[in-house]
Formats: sequence, structure tokens, C-alpha cells
Amino acid sequence: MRLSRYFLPILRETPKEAEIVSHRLALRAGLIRQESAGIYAWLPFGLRVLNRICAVIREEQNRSGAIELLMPTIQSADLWRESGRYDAYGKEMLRITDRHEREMLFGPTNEEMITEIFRGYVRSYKSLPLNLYHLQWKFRDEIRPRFGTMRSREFLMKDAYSFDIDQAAARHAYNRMFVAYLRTFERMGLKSIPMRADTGPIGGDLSHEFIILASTGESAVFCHKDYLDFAVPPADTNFDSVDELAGIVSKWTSLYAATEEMHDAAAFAQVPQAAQVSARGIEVGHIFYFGTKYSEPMRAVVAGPDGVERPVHMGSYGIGPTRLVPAIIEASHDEAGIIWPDAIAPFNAAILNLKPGDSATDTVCGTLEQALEARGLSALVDDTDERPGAKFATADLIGLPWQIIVGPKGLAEGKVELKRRATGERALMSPEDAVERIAS
RNA sequence: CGGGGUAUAGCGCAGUCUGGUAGCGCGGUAGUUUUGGGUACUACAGGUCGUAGGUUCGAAUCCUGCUACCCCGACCA
Repeated sequence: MRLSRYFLPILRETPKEAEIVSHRLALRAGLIRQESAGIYAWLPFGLRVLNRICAVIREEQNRSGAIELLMPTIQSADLWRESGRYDAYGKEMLRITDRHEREMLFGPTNEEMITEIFRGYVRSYKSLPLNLYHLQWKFRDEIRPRFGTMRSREFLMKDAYSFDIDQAAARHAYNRMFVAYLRTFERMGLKSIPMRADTGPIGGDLSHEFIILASTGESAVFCHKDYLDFAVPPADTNFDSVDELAGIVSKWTSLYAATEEMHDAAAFAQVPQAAQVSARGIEVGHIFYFGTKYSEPMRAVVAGPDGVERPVHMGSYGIGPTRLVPAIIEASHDEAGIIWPDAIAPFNAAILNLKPGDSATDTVCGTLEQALEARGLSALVDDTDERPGAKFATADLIGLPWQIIVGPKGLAEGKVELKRRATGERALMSPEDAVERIAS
């Protein structure tokens, strides 16, 4: 992609409303634009990041055995009356009326709807276990949206819903998501810590929040520091093995870790002083087991081996991709700008043409872009008329993992300069070697 | 919802106290210059001063209402 033909509105100055670094950088690097309080447009560059985050989430959801579908954003109030949540949910729910005066709502979550879908088709325990998920926009009319897309009113959520015949089976479904979440966040370059959590209005009695430690986090958290060094389960983890998953979850819940709401000061005091981590965190995922809370009132029942019908045991599992974007920026940036982890970078490399119009630099930039694309990698070529200094500053700001600097000086010796954004490390090499390094 | 604040050009701001017909920096456009870490110069374009009303010969400026947005607290992916 040529920058001169792309739509990447860079801001040199920071809009005054942005208080935290991820919000500032998201605005400056042209990721998002605010349209109303807590409502954002995703500009092309930001959308590419969001899409890559969603791709990682999908891969790990699918790996764990979950199946993707897509439910609508608009739901019927009647569905929510069945569960009793229409009145219980409060003002966070955006209620709307259609032309026939029918009461509708913009979905803040989908437990009711997925339960309605499930009960419409599933009759037997033989169809279980089942885990259905989707990635869909949600709306929660937050009292105070803030920090850009960190807490927005309209936001994208991956929400998965599990259905099982009994509590033991549901526990395994819970463990699948637990492990999938550890892997998902790890792949995005984040160290997530599962913490015992309050269940909130979703309900239930078993719940973990996946927390990223960050000074700008909204909640206070307390944990054992060894969590930061725990090895994340590998890709070949057997998600069908009850014992294997139970072992992983048991390890990841063995040490103290709790959010403010669930904090037990006495228990935390038992953790050796040197291992106590008292910090702030960003919640990027939340998983719940809530049993028959919805299946009972909504009569989602299946016949067991004995022919007796019983309500299914359910859980729900959320990740906020639109929150992950700022969370990743909080975790990965420096004074100059964003540093995208390779797995979710909007382009793999920036190619800086220091002298556009010079046939040598133009040719090499074109060749580099093609060579990268042939390897399945993407590049953003800065072919604008800006001065070299401005291009370096822009490249650092937008934070692509690699920069290939192509200028007349280097090309005189047949070399380009390859810079790794994260480390600042740079080296002169042939264009071919640069492509090789990036691809490896 | 309680408390605090802001609204003037795309962005960041001055001008408001003391009323006299709007300015600076960045950015944009055209050109000259420069070219390996945000080059310099010249010219140009761009504003119903959030909105509605009031006071006045005259309102960005004074008064009243409204709206939007931001920050601090209680809710949440």
C-alpha cells in the first residue's frame, strides 16, 4: 500500500480530550475518530488492527472447539422479559421503539438470544457439548464512557456461550475458554492474569476476569508475581482432555489473584511480601459459569440418557477487541509512538522511500513491497514528499514492527537499512536480506 | 446522577475581565529552497466565535436558557 494513496490522518498535536497514552496515540496515529461520547469510527489503519485482533480471537476460539455464528444487534424486549432482565438491566440498556411501537433494544449482550436459538433446535444431550460464539457490536449506555475505546458505549465483543448437560461438563467448557483466553492474549503480546471476579449482572457463581497489568488500568488488582512468568499452554494442547485442561486451570488459579471487588486482604497477606503485586489492571476478558440461570426461566431443556428433560448448564465468555486495541498500546509503546506486536500489526513493515522520484529508490521500494507480498506479508510504502525526518517520525508513531529505509546513500552501496521498531536496532543489508529477515 | 471544567479555522491556543466588526502556531494549497531524524522563505485559502434569545448605536466579549464534549466519583468486555 502506498501512503500517498492511503487514508492515514496523522495528527502532529494531541487532541486535548485524550488523557491516557493509548487514547492519545490512537488519535494521533489515525486509528479512530470520536463521533459522539463513547462512540467511535474506526479509520482504515485502526480497522486493520481490529481485524487482526479478531482473527487471532477466531483462531483460538475455533481451536478450542467453539463455533462461530452471527446474531443481530437489535433484539426484542420480549426476549429479555423471559429472563427477567428487561427490567433488571437498568439504564445501561439502550431501549428503542420501532414504527409499530414494538419495544426493541440494542443488545448489550446475547445470553437471551443464544438461549432462544439453542432451545429452538437442540433436544438431546447427544448434541452436547456445544459452544457458539460471535463477534458483534454491543451497546451499553455507560454512565461515563472514557479513555477512547477503552470504555466506549458502542464496542465490539466476542461473546461465546456454552451449553452442557451438567455442571461437570460445563466446568470443562469453562476450562476450554480459560485456556483459549490465555493463548489469545499471549499471542497479542500481552501477559494476562486470570483473577477471581465478581459476576455482576450477568449472574452465576464462577467467574474469572483476564487482567492486563497497566498503570492506567481502571481497577485495582492484587496478585502473586509468579503469574507473570507462567508458561502459556501450547497450540497442541488437547482441548478434549478434561484432565489436561483441569490441570492447566488448576495451576493458573493456584496463586492469589483478585480484583478489588473480590480482594481478601487477609489471604493476600499470606503471599510472601516480595511476591505481592499490587497494581492496576485492564480487564480484557471475562468468563462466567452461571448454570441454569437462563435455561430454566427460558426453558432450554434437553433430554438426558435417562430420557428425562433438564435445563442445560451454561456459561458465557467475553473478550473486547475494541478495548484490546488501547490495551495493547498501553502495554507496547514508547515516547515516539506505538510498537505493534507482530501478530496484530496493521502492516508487517514500513518502507520509507527517502527520495521519491529517484528512479533507484522508487524501484527498490516497489521491489521490496512485491517481495514481501510474495511472502504473504504486507507493507506500507511512504512515498510522500515529506522530508526524511518527518518520515522517520511518522513511522515511529504508527509503530509497524519493521522499517526498511531506502535512500540514495545506502543504495549507492546496494544496501537498505532495516530497523526493528521495538528495539531500535538497525542494520545495513541488501534488500533481499531485509525481506528474508522480516519473513523469518 | 453528584462535583468540577471547556466550547473561537482541520488540530493546539490567544482575544472575553475593561463591548468597537477576529488573531497566533501547527496543518492545508501554490511556488522557491532543502533532502538520512519533524528545513527555510514567500504568497494564498480557510472562522454563522457551540446554539437560541436578551441588553446595546454596536456583542466572541455583558445577561438568561439550551446543547455538546472533557475531567473526578458510583457501573462494565
